[in-house]
Amino acid sequence: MEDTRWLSDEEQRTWRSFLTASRLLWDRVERQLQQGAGLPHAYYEILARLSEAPDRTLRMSQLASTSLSSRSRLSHAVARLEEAGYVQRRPCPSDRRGQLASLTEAGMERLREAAPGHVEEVRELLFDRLTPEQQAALREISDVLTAHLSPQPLWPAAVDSAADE
Amino acid sequence: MEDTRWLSDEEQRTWRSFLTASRLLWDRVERQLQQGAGLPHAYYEILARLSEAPDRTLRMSQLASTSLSSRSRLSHAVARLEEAGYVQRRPCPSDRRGQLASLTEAGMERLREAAPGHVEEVRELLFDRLTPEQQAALREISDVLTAHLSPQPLWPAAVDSAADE
DNA sequence: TGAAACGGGTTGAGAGCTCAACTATTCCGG
DNA sequence: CCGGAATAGTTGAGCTCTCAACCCGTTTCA
Repeated sequence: MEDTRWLSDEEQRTWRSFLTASRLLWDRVERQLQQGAGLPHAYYEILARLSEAPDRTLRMSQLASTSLSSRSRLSHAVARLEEAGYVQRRPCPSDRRGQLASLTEAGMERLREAAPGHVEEVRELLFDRLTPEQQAALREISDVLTAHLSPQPLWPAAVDSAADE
Repeated sequence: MEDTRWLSDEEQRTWRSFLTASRLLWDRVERQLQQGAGLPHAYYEILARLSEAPDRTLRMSQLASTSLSSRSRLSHAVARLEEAGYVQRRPCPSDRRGQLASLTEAGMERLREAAPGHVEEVRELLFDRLTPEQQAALREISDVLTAHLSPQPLWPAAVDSAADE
């Protein structure tokens, strides 16, 4: 319990810098979506994941994991999105405990409207600032970190590319 | 508004990976602090910045910018921290609009208790996973991003996002 | 078959955050 | 000096998120 492995000065600076960058970046992305599309990023992500799913439909638990959400959070969020008419829930036929969530046409439309502004923001704040080498490095670093952080592979596509390290 | 510069597949994967890693990392850090010390990271950061300041005292606006917080958020947070006895506020003598926030001895103690667990978590989740080269790369990337995200070293009211585009 | 354990999902309370509105002070031009 | 703009900080409403408790269906195993 004793003998904390404190951070060196260099590590501190790295941590602070990372913290600052990711927090500021996050805030900007969040604000852009909120003001430009009236959606929190968490909601945007739910719509986006559904839009990519076969039949635009997913089990709640699947949706939770692909959208990096707790079950509880997802439940609240989907309730809101359903009120707004963007998502529809129905019981899962094969497992009566389950629920299927589907993106409605209105939800798809909302997503289409929101996407350009969001993508533009991400491009400006992230990709326009980094060299190709830095982008590759960031990708590798993120993959390494994710591998240890996530209990399972979260998003099905692109898992195959995380071979080496 | 037309001609959105969509992300390439490669860019998408990078963005998703970064998003995933930083979100998961963030959640873990937040949860560790909340459960291990009963403090949200935002509060921890406020205490930490105060502890480093001369006299353990800062103007509210200074504290807001160094702790990456909006004025409003800081105001709420400091109100809570003051109730808890960790921070004390008093009017600023040189500017009667201002407030000075100081870390109390109890607050310092709380920070001392919270720090080891927090640092350990950061080390395990971040530094233990990355090679020295990756750490250096992450630092550089973060610096580049931060430089563009915050107009100056760190200023509070400079949140107007209408700059580019 | 029945009881416990597990898994899927929801709910409500409590807490923090954002946004906009507001007070009070200071700065600045005329 | 006066009046308007800018600055410092607070407040409250509304919303999202977390946590723990809960319900119901499914699986396990004796």
